[in-house]
Amino acid sequence: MTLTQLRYLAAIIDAGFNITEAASRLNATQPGVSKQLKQMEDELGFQIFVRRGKSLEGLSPAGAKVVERARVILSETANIRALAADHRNEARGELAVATTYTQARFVLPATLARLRTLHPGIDVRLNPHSEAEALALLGAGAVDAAVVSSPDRPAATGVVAVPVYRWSLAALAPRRHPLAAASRPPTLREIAGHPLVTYASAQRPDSSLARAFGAAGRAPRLACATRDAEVIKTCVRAGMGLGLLAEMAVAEADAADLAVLDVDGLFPLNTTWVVLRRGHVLRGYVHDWLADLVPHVGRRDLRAAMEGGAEPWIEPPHWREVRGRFQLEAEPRSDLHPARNVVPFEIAQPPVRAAERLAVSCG
Amino acid sequence: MTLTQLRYLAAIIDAGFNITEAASRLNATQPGVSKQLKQMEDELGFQIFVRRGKSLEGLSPAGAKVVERARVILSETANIRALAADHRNEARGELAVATTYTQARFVLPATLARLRTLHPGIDVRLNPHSEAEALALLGAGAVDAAVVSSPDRPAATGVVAVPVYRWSLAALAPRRHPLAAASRPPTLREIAGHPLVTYASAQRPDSSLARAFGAAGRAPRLACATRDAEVIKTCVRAGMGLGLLAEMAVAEADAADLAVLDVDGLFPLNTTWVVLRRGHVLRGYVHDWLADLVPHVGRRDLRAAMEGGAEPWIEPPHWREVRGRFQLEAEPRSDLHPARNVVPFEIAQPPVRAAERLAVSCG
DNA sequence: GTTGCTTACGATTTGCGTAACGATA
DNA sequence: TATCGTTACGCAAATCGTAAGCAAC
Repeated sequence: MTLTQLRYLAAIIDAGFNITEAASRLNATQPGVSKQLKQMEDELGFQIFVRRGKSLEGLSPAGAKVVERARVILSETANIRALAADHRNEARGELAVATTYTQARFVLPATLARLRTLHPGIDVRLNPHSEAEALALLGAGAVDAAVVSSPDRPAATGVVAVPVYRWSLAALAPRRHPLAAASRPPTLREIAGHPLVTYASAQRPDSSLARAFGAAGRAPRLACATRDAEVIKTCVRAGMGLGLLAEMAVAEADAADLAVLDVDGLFPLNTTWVVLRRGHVLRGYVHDWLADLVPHVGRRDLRAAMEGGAEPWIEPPHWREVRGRFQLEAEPRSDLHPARNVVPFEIAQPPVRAAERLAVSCG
Repeated sequence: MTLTQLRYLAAIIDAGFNITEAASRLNATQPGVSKQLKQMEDELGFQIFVRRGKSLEGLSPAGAKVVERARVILSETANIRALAADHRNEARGELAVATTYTQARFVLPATLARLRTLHPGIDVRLNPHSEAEALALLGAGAVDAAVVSSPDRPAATGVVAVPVYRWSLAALAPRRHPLAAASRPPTLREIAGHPLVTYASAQRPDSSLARAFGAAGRAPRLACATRDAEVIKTCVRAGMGLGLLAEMAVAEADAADLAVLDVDGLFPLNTTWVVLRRGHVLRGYVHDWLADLVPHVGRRDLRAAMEGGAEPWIEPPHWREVRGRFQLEAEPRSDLHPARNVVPFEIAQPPVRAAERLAVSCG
């Protein structure tokens, strides 16, 4: 058994059980990969893959167990290499972040730009995905961090989730929209009475928008649903309806021709998390980036959480409904952090709201 | 970086930073090992070892981190090999157990003999050590299991401790000893009034013997202290004093010329644990052995505990002093098993006392 | 016919052992 | 001088690429 064989094994699976594709990704030849696989199977004494004819169909039950271990090994070799690169102050490197469109477009560029100023040798890969895809990429070890938004801590195993900031939806309307002309902020019921333009993910029952309207007993009509905030703005300008989008996506320029309605407190806050793989060694520049992104979490605490065997320990702030308005609880719920597992969330310097943060990030 | 290099690296450390010694253990030549180490250090870009002249003195700080990862990798390769050997029904194998003299001599042979009847191809290595040494060997991955005794769960990280049985001390006296002639069982105070022959470990303040006499406000005189139960018996026969030794070490034949005093309840019970390395894959025959040794723990539960990331979950039975006598609590203490971490100890079929167990084991 | 895995063969590289060398105490 | 690690060299084995073969769709 060699590390090469294990690398090839993982590559074959990641290439969808296609040896030819795996070989090309590995910069190796197809017969070479094939032979190494055969050697490994001979040594182990059973087939790792289920075959149909000569093609690979999937993993055998025993093979799946082997692969599980192999991935740990490969992850640790990557860790050793990262440790080494850091120790010799290697200036070159890569930071791969999987995130959503909104973060990639409106939030992360500023902080990643600062990272590149500090470490010019670092190449940043920033790819937008759905939240689930981003977490899957993180789990597979394809990226160093995932930045996702959800009201609760992302449900994934073997990861550390760190809250970055909280944000809410903002409402954009054409200037001559009835709600824009009103003298007071709109209510949820009033908003639900107009066609809406918002994210496609709002159709999911656990989205903050669905929760808010659900609590108010209203089911609004979505005139247009998309993943792209710019498309939402364009549709609003075209008069398709009232736009509901992440407050981070609203720029000064938008206020020039659109009305920004006051919907503060109407919708539950979301939290944006940076999710890291526990046990995955991050290069020093990644820690520098994180120190910029989540200054409210100490570097030492973060390293401890990454290495520790305990449950993820950074407790999310929780929102709840109080008298028809959604509020953040001032303190983390005590039943969620038994003393042995959880270091209480640092609230001396809490995660800031997106609006405040953006002022810092983009200024 | 290759698996060979990592294996060599670990071997060098295990050989006390002596490349020559490591090479001989690895069945390799010294220049070969030396060269692989050099290659690895060249690839990483820094020295793993601190040198004095040419000799290795110890690990560099960065080297220590590398080794930590390397050990995980080596452990996982061993796991893959174990999985494979099991999957192809490999009949040959080895079971290495580190334990104490008493267990190795009086308790484990019966169950290990049954294992060998079931799996004749298995070689058993059974070496007596101190409790600390046994746990150290387990932690280093040198043995599959450690069998140790202590009133509380062994304090070690990354292990699963399973209670096997509870036992107490027995008292042996020459037939004409004053306490042997008494018509009623002796008290602690009476025992403390005579010279004792017992284990050297009884001198430690946390030993069950020291605790019992401490609670009674007595400090007995040890006429002879040894690790070997047979030596204790011989000293008792020689009239050196009253023998206190593990009840498992008392055989029928001893009752022929020595008096076995009734000391039931005078000394706190010890629990014998089988300690396993979490994440370490055990061959099927080891599970068979464990099923025989700890029939009160389900095979599936054990496998889950070995793989799971949670804290060791098998709660020890606790003893406490009640009205001058030591008793077992009927139930595990509720404050010790928060629901998320601990599967309650199965008391439908509780661990039996040593005396009962021996009847089964040796019969 | 196209896709995809296996086998065969030869060039290159790598690993490993023997032997000589060097440094330390 | 003995111990221990490094360097040098040569043989044997493994690796990898090219090319041919073969099965499935």
